[in-house]
Amino acid sequence: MLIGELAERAGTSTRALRYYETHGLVRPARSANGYRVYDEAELHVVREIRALLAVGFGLDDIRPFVACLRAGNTSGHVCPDSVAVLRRKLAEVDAGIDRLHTVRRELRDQLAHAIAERERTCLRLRNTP
Amino acid sequence: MLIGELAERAGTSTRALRYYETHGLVRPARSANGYRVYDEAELHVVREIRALLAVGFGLDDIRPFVACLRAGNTSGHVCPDSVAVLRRKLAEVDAGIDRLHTVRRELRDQLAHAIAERERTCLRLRNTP
DNA sequence: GTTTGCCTTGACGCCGACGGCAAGGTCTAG
DNA sequence: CTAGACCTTGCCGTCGGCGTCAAGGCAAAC
Repeated sequence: MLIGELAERAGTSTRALRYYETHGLVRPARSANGYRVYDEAELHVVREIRALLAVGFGLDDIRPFVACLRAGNTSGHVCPDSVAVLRRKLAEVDAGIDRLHTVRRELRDQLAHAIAERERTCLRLRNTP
Repeated sequence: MLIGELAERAGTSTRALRYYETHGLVRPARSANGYRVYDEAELHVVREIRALLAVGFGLDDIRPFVACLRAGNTSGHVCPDSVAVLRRKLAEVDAGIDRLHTVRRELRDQLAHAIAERERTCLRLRNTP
């Protein structure tokens, strides 16, 4: 399988695949003419990468998952390093949710206050001769 | 008040203040020697900018608030444009919270599944003669 | 006079995951 | 033979809010 086919089957671009390669996540063989050649296993690897990226992982976070897959596991999640990353990310997401809730409260208050202020101003204008 | 003093009083850097200026958010006068000169009102403006940035606004989102302050209002939130931005941001934050909750569920499931899988493997290893 | 400490503009660096383009090699079909 | 559809490496651009020099001007203290 050449890079174009892999890109299409994995739902990404050739540019992205080369990028993953420069970051050590994908390791294609090379044919005689220098073309990158991928086997079916790489398809799973790339899909794993894409899925984790979509969830908000960075490439560095993803590396353990790829290593886990390469080690022969059906899932890239079952290795200790992967689990550690999952835990960390879960904590980060929790922190993010908390932060957004705080921001949300703040925005709600500011909005309510602003609207109340506007109505006060309107009343004043109406009551002014 | 020169730029250094304003930066310190507003809790930011001179670089940031010049940056805000290039983006039309702050408009200092100039003294004879070319130095930027700010009045007290600009301190409130810069504090408003900082507060909104901290909440996750972009400079473009902040512009209406600054205009509102300049229009003579005590708060930068009370003008229609500001309120519109507040509403939009609130919606964005809600969307962000939903997204993070989805991600959180996904991570929890993956983590639980991975740990269960590991324990199954351990049991198999123990039961294998 | 000179040191110190402000100030000025200008321009590059950063982070991350690529997009896009250039210049060229390779393979296949007509 | 040639067109066109692949592939290669390499390098700049993107987005945002600045940080960090660099090179120089202005002002007050010693």
